[in-house]
Parts: sequence; C-alpha cells; structure tokens
Amino acid sequence: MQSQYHPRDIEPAVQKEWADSGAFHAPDGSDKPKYYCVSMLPYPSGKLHMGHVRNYTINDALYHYLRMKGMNVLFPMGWDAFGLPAENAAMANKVAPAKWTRDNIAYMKQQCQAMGWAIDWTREVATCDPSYYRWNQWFFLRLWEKGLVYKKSGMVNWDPVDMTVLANEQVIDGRGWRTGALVEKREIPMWYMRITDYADELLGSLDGLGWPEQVKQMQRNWIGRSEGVEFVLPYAPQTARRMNDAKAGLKVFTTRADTIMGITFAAVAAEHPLASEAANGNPRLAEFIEECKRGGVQEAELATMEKKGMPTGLFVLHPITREPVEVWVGNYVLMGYGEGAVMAVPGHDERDFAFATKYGLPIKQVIGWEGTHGSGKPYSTDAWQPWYAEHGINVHSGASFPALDGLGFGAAIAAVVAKLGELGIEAKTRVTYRLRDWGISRQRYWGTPIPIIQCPECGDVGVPDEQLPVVLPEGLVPDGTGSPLAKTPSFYECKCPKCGGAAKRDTDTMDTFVDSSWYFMRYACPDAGAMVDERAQYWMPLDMYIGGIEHAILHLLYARFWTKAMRDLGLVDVDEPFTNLLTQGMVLNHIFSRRTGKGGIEYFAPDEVEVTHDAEGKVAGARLRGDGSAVDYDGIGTMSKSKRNGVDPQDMIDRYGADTARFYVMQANPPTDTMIWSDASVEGSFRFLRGLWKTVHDHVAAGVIAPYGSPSSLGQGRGEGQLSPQLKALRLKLHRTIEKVGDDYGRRLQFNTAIAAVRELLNLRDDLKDASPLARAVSQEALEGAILLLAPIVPHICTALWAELRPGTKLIDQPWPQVDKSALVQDEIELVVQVNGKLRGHVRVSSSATGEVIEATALADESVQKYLNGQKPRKVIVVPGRLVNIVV
RNA sequence: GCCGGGAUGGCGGAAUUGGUAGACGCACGGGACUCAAAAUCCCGCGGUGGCAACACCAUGUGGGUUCGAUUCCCACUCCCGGCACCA
Repeated sequence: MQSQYHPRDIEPAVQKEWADSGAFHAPDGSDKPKYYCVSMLPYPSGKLHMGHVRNYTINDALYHYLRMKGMNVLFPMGWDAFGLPAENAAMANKVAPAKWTRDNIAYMKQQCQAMGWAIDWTREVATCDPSYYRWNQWFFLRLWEKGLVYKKSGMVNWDPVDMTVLANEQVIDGRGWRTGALVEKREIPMWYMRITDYADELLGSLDGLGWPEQVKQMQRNWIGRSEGVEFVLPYAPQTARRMNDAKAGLKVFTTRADTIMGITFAAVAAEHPLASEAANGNPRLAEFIEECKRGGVQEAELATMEKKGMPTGLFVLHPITREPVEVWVGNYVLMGYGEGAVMAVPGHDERDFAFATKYGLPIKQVIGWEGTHGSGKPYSTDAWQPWYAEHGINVHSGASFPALDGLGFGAAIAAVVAKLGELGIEAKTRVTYRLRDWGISRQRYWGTPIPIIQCPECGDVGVPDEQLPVVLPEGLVPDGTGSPLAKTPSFYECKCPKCGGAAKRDTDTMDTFVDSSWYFMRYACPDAGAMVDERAQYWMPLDMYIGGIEHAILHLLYARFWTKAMRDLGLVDVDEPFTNLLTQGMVLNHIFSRRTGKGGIEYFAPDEVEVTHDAEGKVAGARLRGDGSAVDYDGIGTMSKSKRNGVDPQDMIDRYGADTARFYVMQANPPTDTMIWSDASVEGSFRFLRGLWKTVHDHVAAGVIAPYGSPSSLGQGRGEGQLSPQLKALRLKLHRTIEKVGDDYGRRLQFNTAIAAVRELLNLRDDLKDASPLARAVSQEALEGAILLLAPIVPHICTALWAELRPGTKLIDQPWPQVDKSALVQDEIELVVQVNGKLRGHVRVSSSATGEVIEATALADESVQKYLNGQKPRKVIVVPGRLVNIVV
C-alpha cells in the first residue's frame, strides 16, 4: 500500500473501474425496490459551479447510501440546454448558440465524470436535441386539442430602440440593458397553458407530499385561492352613453363584499376600456395613461412604485345606495388580475386608504371590532392601523341597508349577495386564484419552436404529427434586435397543412420551463419512439428531487401541472412527480463592483480584492490587490458569471482531488442552508482525508485482521465482558455512529453532522494504544465501519482503502453496516443535575435505575447539598436518561 | 410592496420531541520535533471577575410562557430567496 495519499492517482483509476463495469447503470426493473433520485438539471453555462457540486454530491451520497441499503437506485443527468444565456454569448462572441451550448455540455460532462458522481450516462438528455423537443411540440398540440392551450394577448417589456422584447432580467432600473432606452409595456398575442384549470388539484395534493413545509406554503400562497363575490357597478347614465352600453356596468371582484357600504370610489387599470374611453377628449388623462404604460412588467417594480391615479370624470352607481361613485385610473390596478377594476373601500383596505388619503377622497368606516376582538381597536381616518382590514361586525351601513348592521363577516357577505339579487344586480360568489395561466410564447431564437402555422385562410393550424419535429435552424447568430426566426424566411415560409395555401410559421419559441417540466420522465426512456413509455411508469414518481430553493415556486409548479396534464392524457399514471423534495440552499459569495464612467458597472472577483472591515467586523469596503484603488462592496449574492463572484470547482479538483471538493461541501453545513463561500477550510478537508489514509496505512502495515464480531474473529465465542472498558467504549461509539449516520443520511438528510460523528469515532480509535490482537480486531471493525460510513461522501478514497482492509473484496459491493445491538448496552449512565434549571453537577446511576433512586442519588450529591443549604426542595423533576432538576 | 426563510464564539457550524449552549472542524496562540522550514504531534481557545475553586453574563433586539427556552408565543431590526420573460 502506498504510504502517501495521492488522489490524482486513485481517482481516475477508481472512475475507470466504475465505467468499465457499468457500475452505475440502473436496470429498468429489478427484484430490489427502486429509488429514483434526481437533481435539477443544470443549465450548460460553461463550467460547473459550486451550486452544482453541492447539488450532485448530495444526490450522489444518497445514491450510494440507498444502493448500500439494497435498492435499485437511478441517478441520471441531462442538460437544460435552451435559454437566454446562449443567445447573449452568441452576440458577444459571434458564435451560434448551438455550438456554444454543445461545447459547454461536453466540458461540463467531463467535469461531472471527474467528480466521480454515480451518474447513469446511458440516459443523458439534452433539451435542445430535436429528439427531445419534438415531444414538447407534440404535447403542446395535444393540450391545444383539449382546450388547455389558447391564445390571448399578453404584456411584455418592449425596448423601443432595439425594437425587441426584453426579459425581466434585461431591464435594469427601467431601461433596456443594451440600449439604455426607457422600457415600455406592450401587448402582443401569446400562447397560454390553462394551469388555472388545475389550481384546485395543485393546491389540494400538496398536503400529501413529503416536501419541506415552507415550500408547500409558498406554493399555496402563490396559487392564492380566495372566495369572493363578483358583481357589477352599474354605469351612471352619462357613462352608459359613453361606453355605448346602457345595461352593462363595471365588473368587479372582491373578497370583502361585507365592506360594500364603504365604497367611496372605483379604480381601473390604465389598459381598461373605460379608461381609454375617458381619455377621449381628456389630454391630461391620456397623458397619465401613457405614463402608466411606461416601465416594465415586473411585479416587484409595480408593487413598490408610488401609487398614482387620476379621475376619469366618469361615474358608476353604488349598487345599493345608487349614489354616484367616481371611477379613477390607478397605476396599482393590474389588467391581468381579475377584471382590471376594483371597488375601492379605503376604510378597510390599506392600498385604497393610502390612495384616498393622497387624493382627498372620502374614507368611511363600516366595520367595527368592539365585542369581537376586545377593546383597544379604535378607528380614525387620520392614520391606517393594521386591524382596519380585519374581519369584524358591520356598522354605519346607512339608511339604504340598515339590516346589514351587526352582522359578522360570513353573514354580511350572504346578506349583501341577497340584497344585490333583490335589486336586480347579478352577484355571484366565485372562487378566484392569484395563479395566472402560463404564458409560454417567447420572442426568442434558442428554444423549442411553437408548432403552429398561421394561415390567412384557416387561421392557426397545428403542425401535423408526422411533420414533427419543427426543427430549429441551428446556424443563426442573434444580434439583439427582434427575433432571429422572424427574420429567416426559410424557417417561417410554409404551406398550410389544411388548405395547402401559402402560410407562415409561428416564429416564437417556448418558455424553457416547458423543457424542464418533464425531462425527468424522459430519463427513464431516452430512446422511446413516443413521449414516454412503460419504463417511465417503472421509475416515476421521483423518490427524491434535489435542487435549489430558488425553484420552489415556478419550476416545481409547472412540472406538477405538466405531470397532471400528462396523466390526464393517459401518458403516465402518477398524480405528482416528486414524492420527496430536498431544496438545497444557495451558494453565495461576496460581490465587489465599481461604477464606470459611462454609467456601466464593472465587477471584481473576491480574490482580486483586499477587504477592509469596520469596528463591528463587518465588511466595509475593499481595495483592488493590483493597484490599491477602492472598490464598492455590494454585499452577498448568488454566484454568477456576470458578477464575477463564482468559484470554479476545477481548481479544487486539480489541487486536492474530487474527494476533497465533495467532502468540503458536505461537511460545511446542512444542505438546506445558504452557504457563504469561504475557501479557508478546504485545506482542512484535505488534511482529514490524508489523515484517514495514514490511519488505515498504519493499521494495514501491522497486518489486516478479521474484524471483531465477524465469524472468524477473535471475539467470536467470547463474552463482551472480556473487552477492556476502553474497547467496549470504542465499540459503543462505533455502533452508535452507524445508527446516527444512517439516520442522518436516510431521514435527516444532514451530512455535516454525519461527518462530525465519524470524525469523533476516528478520534476515539486514534486514542487506542492497545496493540493486542483483540484490540486490533476492534480497531479493524471500527476502521471498516468508518470507511463504509464515509463511502457515500468520498467514494474514491474509500474504494482504495477498502481494498487494503479487505483484500479481494470491492467497496461497491458492500452493504450498509449492521448495528450490533449488544454493543449499545450500557451498565451505567451519567445524568445532569440542575438546581433551579442551572447545571450544578453530574451523577452516575445504573441504566435501570427508577425515578426514586435517581432522585435520591441526585439529592445526596455534594454539589446539590451545597445549594440546598439544609432546605427541602420544593419540587424535583426527573427526565429519564437525561437530567434531574431540583427546584429550591 | 407581497410570500417564504435565516441570525448561536474570530469563522463554518452542533444541540433531532422544551432538558448539559458552543459537538466536530477552520483560524489563532503556546509548546514538542527540526540546523531551519514545511509536515506532524501535544496543550489552550465565548465574555467579565478571580491565583484558583468558582461566580456571573451570553444564542440578532425588546417583552412573554415554563421548574427549565437557541427551541414555543408577541413585537421589532438586519440579511437571503422568489415575485410569473435568468434558470
């Protein structure tokens, strides 16, 4: 055996052995139970980053652990290969996105192999391959046939200089990232998927999932089911004339119909037809509506901007009092939500209150809380208080509806609905969702072409199945203006499949969330001649899905919807794709930047700067190592190429080997926690592995021996009593550690504590100076155990060390170690003694001692006597196996 | 702004169901070995007071519940993620 640890020799050799034997190929059927363990597929951005290393090492550790536990485990890998960064790279380097993407995939695949992850590469999928995306197209057409796909207009960010649609990411401070032009909202026709048809099921079936509660809560809130009332505010006569419809009115939806008597105005979105009509002949209003259309479409931007409004001069009637109510245009009313119009009750809605205060509109209290929520909830129109929005008892309803006074929330709503009915105003209780239908059209090149042909005669016609896939031409290089496909006649010119006349293909591509909504099913059958086949039925659903917390809502929700839609088309027989979910925390790093002269921004890598700290030890600023010039500290954020704060795992592999990189990310903190990068302790991880190598080397140098407890061991047939207390303690530690590490890997999914436990075990073994055959047999047992427990984290070194400890056997064939229950038995245990909840001493008692005996022992303890000072204790609390608390 | 999460020594973290706060590491300090350095090994390492035994304080801030709170409740501060076209 080599006396030194040389990962550069070991790792490639072990990897070759795995590859040659097809060790990680999972058959599509087995006597063993299946375990399907998938990580979110990477975007091939160029190189692996630390987030990937973390993600796939977690997946790999679970793979090895469950394989050792006797399961047929599958760990597949693929590439989320369509998307915006490829187009950006293409513009920057004048390379076609296809080439850039495929080169990146090749490089990153080799990096995955160097990390030694147990990936079944026979199932690799890249979403940019026509053999994959043809099924996006095929499925799109099936959903269209079922009415689950439809076309309507949608709002996008528009760059008026480049004449192109911008992604939210490309809008910086309200301006286009390349042109600096002020971004505008623009309505264009887009294809939508009816995810809202599945809203109730998406909500209901969350309950049974083995997901983190916080993620389920985020999804529940995102879907945002609410029950409310939809009704019409009748137009005042003059408004009815202007809107050219005497009978109609302004349709609104509210979850607070109980506050209807508090309506003092109504508000509509800038895009609402009533706003457009009111703007005719009102230049100031027209200007305001134009102003509302400026800016982008991001919700965070809309929700934080100053609430502004302007009266339209048009009135609707309060449905009960028949008093005129003025309609305002408000920039906070969104056309996409509900009806694009709201009844405003400033007395009991915080946004309406702020708006009314700003524009001097009346505020009316119609809900009170005395007697229901206790006192101390006064009402004043001077300032908003949080309880104004709480449910309560109706008050001040007025002469037209006195019966409403005194009713509570539910009864009041019922009364309002009944009253509106009596007055001949249609009012329906309705369930609405915050969730909106999924717009999938993108005016971009590097994505799945939408399989629709626009015929001047026949309208939108689906591409016939036999003409699929609609292949994306791969040689194009985008230039940032408009959509490349829309400028490529050879792509869009075609014949109508229905009438044979000249027609035009849809030049939009699909949202890349489509690609990632079902790839995990394609892994099961990457060569299938259909979207999926029966092999998907064997592997689905995923037993564990691992990925970043940043995907908690959108990706996971779309994939759940897609799976349910596939089920309803009879393609797969599962209700939910991901039985269990592990959301890993992000890997973050410090960000340093400097504004350049032209208003741009320049980023610096953390290793290029020297950080300065303030008095509290927080980072205050930094200087460039090169010339000492000051740079700004921008705080901590996601590792990204653009911010230059990423860490390339390749350096670590080159210097220390893959096992050190794997060990480092797993020992640092729990997988669900955010990890702020620090390379300070990477060295320590390497030292541990080097020490482990030396420990096994020294043991093997003295000769391997059958481990204690095995049939041929010295310990066989001898009683436990013959072990010295030290050897007994070591065996106790070993078997406790086996229990703990199994629990950490299998149930807790917490690897840092498992590693700490194995370190403790090895530290205890190192203290052993006894070189007798019996001691060496216990030592052998402990070392074998430690190697098996670490194997899921650092499989290369463990494979090499196992071959030394057990010549002729292979680590990959070993099962998870068994806990020897007899090693766990203890005669005596130590208990903590507290006086008034403070630690004052320890007592040793028999492990079978009763509460009375424990109490007596504790009271007799010297340190307790000191605090008792002759008094009788008021109370004694005995927690079996843990502590005694004496209250004086 | 809204939704979800987090905060524990100089640093990463541990404490799994309300029961010994700081496991296990990193960094640092002292010592051994060495001509010297590296590597390795040994010791120390939350704060204050004390020669020490020990005492008191301490888990972002302020309150509360409890024999006992890092853990539960209320209010707040700061940070992170998401907000529908980054993936």
